[in-house]
Order: sequence, then C-alpha cells, then structure tokens
Amino acid sequence: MTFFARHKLIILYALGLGLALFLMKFLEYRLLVIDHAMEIYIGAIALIFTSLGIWLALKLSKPKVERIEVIKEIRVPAENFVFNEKEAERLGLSKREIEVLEFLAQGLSNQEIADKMFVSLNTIKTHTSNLFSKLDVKRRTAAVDEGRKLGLVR
Amino acid sequence: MTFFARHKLIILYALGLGLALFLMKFLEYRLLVIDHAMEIYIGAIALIFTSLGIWLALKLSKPKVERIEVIKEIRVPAENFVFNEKEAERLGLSKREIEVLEFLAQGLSNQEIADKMFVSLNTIKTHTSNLFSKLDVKRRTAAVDEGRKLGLVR
DNA sequence: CACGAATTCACCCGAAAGTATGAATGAAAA
DNA sequence: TTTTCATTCATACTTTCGGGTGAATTCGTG
Repeated sequence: MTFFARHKLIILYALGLGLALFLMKFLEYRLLVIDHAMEIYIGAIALIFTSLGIWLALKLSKPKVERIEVIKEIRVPAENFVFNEKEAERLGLSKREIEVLEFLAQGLSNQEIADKMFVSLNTIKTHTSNLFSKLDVKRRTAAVDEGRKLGLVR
Repeated sequence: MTFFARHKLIILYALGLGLALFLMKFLEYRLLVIDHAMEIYIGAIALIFTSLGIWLALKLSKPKVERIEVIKEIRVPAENFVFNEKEAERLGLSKREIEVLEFLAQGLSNQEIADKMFVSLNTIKTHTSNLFSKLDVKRRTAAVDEGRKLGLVR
C-alpha cells in the first residue's frame, strides 16, 4: 500500500480545506465590493464545513461488526468412523485430552480413566477440565455429545 | 412523545448554530480592533462547523453493520436411526425414562432435564436412577453409551 | 372398583464430578 | 538460551450425581 493510498482521506481533506480557504479568500475580496454580505459569507462557510464534517464522519466511522454463527450439518456414514483431525487441531486438543475423551465416551469414571492411563485422579480432572473448556461445554456428557458431532469420537 | 423530544437534535443544532453565529459576530467585531486576524477567524469557524458536522453525522447516521458469517460444520450420522423398540420393551423402559435417556445423550444436567420436562429435579433423579438399574449401569455417561449400543438413542 | 404400573416428589447422605489455583518437569520451538 | 507448551500432580472448595427410602397421585385394565 502506497503512502497516498494509506492517507487518501487525510490528503483529500487537506486539499478540500485548501480549496475552501481559497474560495473564502475570494468571497472575502467580494465583500469589499458587495457590502453587507457578511451573513451570506458566514452561511457559506457554515454550510461548507458542516458538509465537510458530515462527509468526514461518514467516511471514517468504523462499521459495527456482527458475527453470525451458522451451524451446518454434514452427514457422514456412521459405520466408517474417521477421526476429524482438522477439528482436533483447530480446537488445540492434546493427545492425552483426546484419549480422555475416548474414555469419557465409553462411560468411564475419572478414577477408572486414571487407572487405565496410569496417572492420578487429579491429572484426569485437569485433562477433563481443559477438554471441557476447549469444547465449550460444562459436563462430561455434553463433551461426549459435542465430540461426536465434531467427529472426534465414535 | 412531545414535539421537543421528537425534534431534540434539530433544536439543539439550531441553538448551537445561533450560538456559533453570535460568537462569530463577536469575533467580527474584534476584527475591527485586531487587524490581520482573518485567518484565525476562518480557522475557528472551520473548526466549529467541522466538529458540528461530525457530531451531527454521528448522531443521526444509523450504525453501519458488517456481517461476518462463521460456518460451523457439525457431523451427524447419515444412517437413519431407528429406535429399537424390542430392546426398550425387553428392558421395561417407560416413556419418561426414554425421554430422560435422550436428554442424557444430549449432555444435559438433571436440573436442565427437569426444566425441559416441567418436573422437579427429584423426579428426574428417580427416572435416571430407575433407568440406570434397567440398563445395568452406574453412571449417566455409561447409560448413554449402553443406550447407543442397544439402539435406544442416536 | 380394585390392582398394579407409571409418574410425581421429598429428604438424607456419601460419592463423584467439576472449578480455581498453583506448581514442577521435560521436550520442543523460537 | 529463553520461552512455550504438554503433562503431571496437588489442595481446597462447590456443585452435581446417585443410592436408599418412602409416599401421594394418576391412569388404564381386569
């Protein structure tokens, strides 16, 4: 992006201002000839600069961004399950979290998962907790449901 | 809505304009005393009316809205799910228990299910409890897993 | 009507799950 | 080398779940 393109509005504004001042100087000269035209002069200035201000505000005001989430259902055959690696990556799921999710889907308790993975109960709690925030859910059952929708578990 | 309230902005603008004109008349008088102050005079006018224009535009213009559609893909099994009525009958599941099982599969809490079914939390506890013994499981997650295996829930 | 099944709800109590916070370690990336 | 991140574990606390028990009500069927 060039300097001109980046500062286009500012430059245009400066040019407009210069032009307006030139116009006013001209009008000022006319004042010497046509007396008692001060009101017209003031009116012209008011009009020009009000317009300029309006134009400037409309050009520079940032649009309000509205985010709309559209949920699109993709139908996949249920028999041949394929792990949705893109989703896992997008959500930033770690290996252990994915493992935990699989056990959750099997209906195991935290203690049972801890025993199967040879770690402590607290570790599983940490994993589930992180998993829940990444999947944006509050319960293990909801995590399984969401995980299934996203193709993360069978 | 009163006339004043309806045209508040216009009236305020008119008052502001009047005030500005008065100010300028005052400045015009000062011009007779302080010579060569025309540039300051013009600058003041430009500043005032540009500001006025900006303020007016921001007040009156409807906010620009920019829509960003985020498409979230959700995978759902393609095969048409058929409820395994034989299994339900064999296990002696009641209507309410099956309803509860569906909500369990969606990851809802007992309280949320209670709200959806317009009954108390205790009632849902009874249903889940009976459901668990009929499915021979000890946890809601296991109930969902078993229910899916038996074709009772999607 | 009487009977049983289903549904509803309540109370108590312990177990499990979940939250919040902090921290140590080791491996990979910058 | 410093930083980042995954993994591990801990303590303390709150919430939810599940088991056990009892009971009132509704509703269809014999």
